[in-house]
Amino acid sequence: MRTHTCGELRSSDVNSDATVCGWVNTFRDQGKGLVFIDIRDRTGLTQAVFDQEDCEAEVMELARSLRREDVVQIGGRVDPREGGKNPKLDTGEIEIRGTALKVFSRSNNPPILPDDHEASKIAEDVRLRHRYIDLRRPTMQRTLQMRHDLSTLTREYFHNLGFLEVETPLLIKSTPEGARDFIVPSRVYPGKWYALPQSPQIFKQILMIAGCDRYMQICKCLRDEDPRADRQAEFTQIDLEMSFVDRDEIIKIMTGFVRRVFKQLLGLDLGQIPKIPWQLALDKWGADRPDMRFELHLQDISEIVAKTDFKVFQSALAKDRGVVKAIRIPQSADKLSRKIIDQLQETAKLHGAGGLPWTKVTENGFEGGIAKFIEGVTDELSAALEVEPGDTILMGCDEWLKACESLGQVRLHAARHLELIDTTAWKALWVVDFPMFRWSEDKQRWLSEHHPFTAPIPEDIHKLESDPGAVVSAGYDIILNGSEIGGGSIRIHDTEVQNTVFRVLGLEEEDMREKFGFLLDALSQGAPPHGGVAFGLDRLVMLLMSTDNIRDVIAFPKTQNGADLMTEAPGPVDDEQLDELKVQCTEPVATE
RNA sequence: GGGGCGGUAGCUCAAUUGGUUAGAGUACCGGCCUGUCGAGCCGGUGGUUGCGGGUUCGAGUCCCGUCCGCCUCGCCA
Repeated sequence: MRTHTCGELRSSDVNSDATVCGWVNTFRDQGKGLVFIDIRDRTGLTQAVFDQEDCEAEVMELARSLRREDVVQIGGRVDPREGGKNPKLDTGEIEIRGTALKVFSRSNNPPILPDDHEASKIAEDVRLRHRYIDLRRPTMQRTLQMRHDLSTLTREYFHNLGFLEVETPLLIKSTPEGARDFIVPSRVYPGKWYALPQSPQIFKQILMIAGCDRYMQICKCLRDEDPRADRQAEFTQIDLEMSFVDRDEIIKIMTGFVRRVFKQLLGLDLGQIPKIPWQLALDKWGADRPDMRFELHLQDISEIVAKTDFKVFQSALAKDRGVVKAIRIPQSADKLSRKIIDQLQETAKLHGAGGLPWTKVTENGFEGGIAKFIEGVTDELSAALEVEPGDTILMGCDEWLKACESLGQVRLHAARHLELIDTTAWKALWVVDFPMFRWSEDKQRWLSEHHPFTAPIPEDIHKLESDPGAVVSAGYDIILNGSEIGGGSIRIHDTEVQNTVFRVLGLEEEDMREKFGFLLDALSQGAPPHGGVAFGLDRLVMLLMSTDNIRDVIAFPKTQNGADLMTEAPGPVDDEQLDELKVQCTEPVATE
C-alpha cells in the first residue's frame, strides 16, 4: 500500500517513485492549479504538491477537496523542493509531486488538531474525550515509542539475566492491608468477590517457592484510591523477584538496570547510585525520597536553641524525640518576601508543623521573624549554620519525624520558588534501612512501612514483638530526582517470622489463616530466601519524557474521578447482569 | 470526604456596576490566488453561556443546589 513512511524520504530519494499513506496535516490551496498537502504518519511529515501540469483533472479536483485529518494515499515522484527547503522538517529537502491520490476516509471537522503547539492550550478533558486525535500528536507518538522502548529493553535486560516472564492472575483474593481493592462479584459464588491485584506480590513470592528462581513481568496493578498528577488507579509495574540473593545483590542488578535504561534511552550516565539510610535521608533532606539536585540541607539546632527560653522551641523539645531543625537559604533575604514566607508557612502547616519559625541574617545579626527569641545564641547559631548576611533561616520544631518531613516540604517549595533546582541534573539514590513499622494514631495499631511480607534485618528479628518501632526492615527504594521510581525488599521466607509480623500488625490467628493461609502453607513447604523490586513504569516514562503529568504517558488514562471520558466508563449495566450476580444497588444510579 | 481553581461557538478566549441582537481569533463552508510550508485575501455558517432552581422589569454576570475537569489534603502496605 505504501513504499515509504512519511518521515523517511531524503534528497537521496530524488527521482524515485514513492507512495505514502497518512493523515492530511495541513493543506495550502494556491488556486485552481496548485495545492500543497502535508501528509503525516507516526514517523513524520512529508509535503506533497499537486500541480495541474503533472496530474489529471480528477486528481487535481480531489486534492483540492482534502481537509485536515482526511486519510489518504499519495503517489508520485520525489523531487527536490522547488520553492525552497524547509529546515524545520526532516523531509524538508524534498517533496512528492503527486500524480496519484486515493482518499481512504474523510474526517469530520476535527474537534482538536493533533498539533504539539496547540496541545498545551487545549483543555485536558477535550484531549481525553478525543484521545484518538490527541495520540496522533508527535509528542504523544514519541511517548508511546519511549514506553515501548522501555518495555523492550526491560525484557531483554532481564531475560539475559535468566529471569522468567510469568503471568499472574487478575482475578484474585482480596487481602487486608494496603490500598482499597477493586472488587469483582462472582457469578458462581453469589456473595463472594474477587479482587483485582494491587500488585502480584504474593504470586511472585509463591513463584519463588515454586522454584522459578527469577521472575519478571510487566503488569497492570489496580488500587481503588484517588489519583493525583503522578498517580493513577490503574498503573503499570515492572515486577521482579529473585531467589537466593541478599539485599545488595538485588540492588546491584537493579542499579545496572536503571543505569542501562537512562544510558540507552537518553544517553545519560547516572553514575554510581549511593545508598542512603532512611534516617539520614530524613535528617538531611527531610524526605524519604530526597531530591538531591539542590542543597539546602536540614541541620539540627536543638542543642543550641535549647538554651533560649522561646516557648515554641521549648515545648517541641519537651516532646518524645523532639527536635529543632533549620535550613539556611543563602542570599535569599530579598527574594523571600513576607508573602512568600507566609506561603511556605502554609506548606509547613499542611504537612503537620505548627508553624514555620524564620529569621533573616543581616550585618547586625538576626533580624525579623523570631530574631528576638534567639538573641542569646546568635553567635553560636551563626557559627553552626555558617550564616552570611542575606541568608534566610527557616526552622521546624516538633517530634523528629514531623519536624523533618514538614521542613523537607518547605525545602522543596522554597527551592522551586527560588529556582534552585538544577533541571539538567539527574540524581539517583537508594534509600535503605527503613523502619519495619509505623504507628497509626488513627487505627491505634502498627502498620507496615513497606508491606507485611518485608523481612526485618536478621539482627532485629528478636525485637519484632518487644519493640516493633525499633525494627529495621530489609526494604529499599530507588529515588530519581525526588521521585520514587521503584522499591522492594527481602521477603520473609520463614513461617514463624511471617506469623509474628502478622501478629504485630494485629491480625488474629484465625484471620491469618483465612486471609493468608495459602501463603503460610507455601512458606512451610520449603521457601528459598528471596526478594525483589517493583518499578513504576509510568513514572519512569514520565522522567524519560520530562513530564509531570502521568496521563501524558498512558495511552488511555482516567480522570480524577476514575472515568474514561472517551468510552464513558464506568457505565451502567443491565438489570439482568446484576440479577445473575445477585448484586443489588443500595443507591439509585446518578443521572445527569 | 475536605480545600482551591475552572466550565461562554468544534477549539482558545472576550463580554464595564446586572442592561440593546453574547463578540474575536481559529477550525469549518463558499469564492479568489501557481511555490506555499503557522500560507494569504474576501464572504458565510456556527451559542440551551455545564445542568436545575431562585432573586430581578431584566442574569453569562448575583444567590442556592448539582454535575464535570484540573491541583491538593486525607488516602495511596
